[in-house]
Amino acid sequence: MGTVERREREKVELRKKILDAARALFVEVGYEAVTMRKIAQAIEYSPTAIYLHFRDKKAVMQALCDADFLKLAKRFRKIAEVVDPIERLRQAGYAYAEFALRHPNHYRLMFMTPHPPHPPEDSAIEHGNRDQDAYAFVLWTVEEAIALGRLRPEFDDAQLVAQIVWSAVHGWVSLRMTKCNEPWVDWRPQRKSIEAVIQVTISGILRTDATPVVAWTTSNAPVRRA
Amino acid sequence: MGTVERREREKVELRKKILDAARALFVEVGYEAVTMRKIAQAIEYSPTAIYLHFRDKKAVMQALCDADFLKLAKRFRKIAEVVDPIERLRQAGYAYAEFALRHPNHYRLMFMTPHPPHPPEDSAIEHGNRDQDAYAFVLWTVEEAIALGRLRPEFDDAQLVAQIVWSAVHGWVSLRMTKCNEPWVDWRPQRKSIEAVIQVTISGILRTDATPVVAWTTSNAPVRRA
DNA sequence: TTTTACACTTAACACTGTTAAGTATCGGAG
DNA sequence: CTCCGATACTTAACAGTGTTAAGTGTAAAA
Repeated sequence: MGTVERREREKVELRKKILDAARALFVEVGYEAVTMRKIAQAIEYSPTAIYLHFRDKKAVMQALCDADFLKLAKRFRKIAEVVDPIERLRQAGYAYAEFALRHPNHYRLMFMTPHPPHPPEDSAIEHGNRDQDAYAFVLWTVEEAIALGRLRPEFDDAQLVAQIVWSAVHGWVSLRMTKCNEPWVDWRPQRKSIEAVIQVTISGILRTDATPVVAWTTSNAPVRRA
Repeated sequence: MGTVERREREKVELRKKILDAARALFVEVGYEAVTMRKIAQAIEYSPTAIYLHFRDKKAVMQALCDADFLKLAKRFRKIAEVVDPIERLRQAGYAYAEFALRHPNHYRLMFMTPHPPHPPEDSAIEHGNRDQDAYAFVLWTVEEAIALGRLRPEFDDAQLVAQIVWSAVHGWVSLRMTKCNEPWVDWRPQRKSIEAVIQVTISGILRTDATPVVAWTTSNAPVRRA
């Protein structure tokens, strides 16, 4: 009889219900302000019911993060097709920043709160895999840029360069997120601002005698692999 | 009789005692993990005693932040004497990063956690004053660099450039702080790393035909005002 | 019909920041 | 010396948190 299958189906259904309710709450009020009791109330179960599906509060958030980060990864796979590593870097920067601003709570949890000796097996994201891990993607792209002689000769350390690029975009994103309502900083429009950040960083590492960076965004260069 | 003076003296003494104990705890285990009860236990008073000296837990941290940020401000005043705005920018970047890593909990509270419609009169830091507000300092320096024609012509918006520079250094600092123990990113030595970040950012905004950036750090240029 | 497995709830624990109400101390006034 | 009132502090509690041990009801299996 399919009773065990039905049970299983009901179980994943409730799990999904929890995740949906939790996502709505997290997005609305942020991680700290969401309580297990509120999630429970939203799905009309007791708070303890959640613990039958998730180890703890962090695990609920982790599950949401993973799901959304896989969407980012999907976009990265598209960007991976861009032939020119510099243009690829630029596009990855945009995608990353856009994702972060669309999912500020996830981003905050993953990149702005220090994790204790965090067991990595909890996360579905496979580090080092450039299709899933943003840092690995940048690292790979930088390595290619170095191999192609596109960077200034003093930047021969891919790890270092990747960290610089990541720092710039992450810095912009996180400042934007935490200090967006401060009256004493006159923020420029998002689009223009992140463009400038990426522009500055790329021209800071690029060989000065190379083709101007901007040119690669237009049609004078092969953009995607055949 | 000096009894009222003695009372007053005892009051500031206890206030100091609270701050000292709180600082030690905050530094050791971070803001979240410190409880009012633990601070109270450290000074051998009841938890409520703290509330006679500080409005709430945040106010205790705020007082510590202010005190330490004034030290950073002092260093900024020295750096303000550097004549060349580009070199000034570089030195401010180092000072900022060094400060952040020395006071990670303060930095986290001030630049990595979003403040609700925070009443600014609580803070002793005067925004817009370049001797106290790091952003104002950067803004002023960038304005001077623009006025002197040191930046690429497309970077004529001081706010935008200041935000770029701040993003880069803040990004480096905050990534370093939150992701320093991650096994999947091979961090380079701090000194070398922050140097590279500043180097890239500055050469990304600098006129390409200008004097090489590095030259200004050495003795071929007047460094301090007379 | 009884047993057993399972999903779920109730009630509680050990915390948190914060506060209302009570107490002890001590200088000054009568 | 006695009483008053201000001041500094403590006790006990509130309302909330994440989390868990123990109890309940249901439905399939024996």
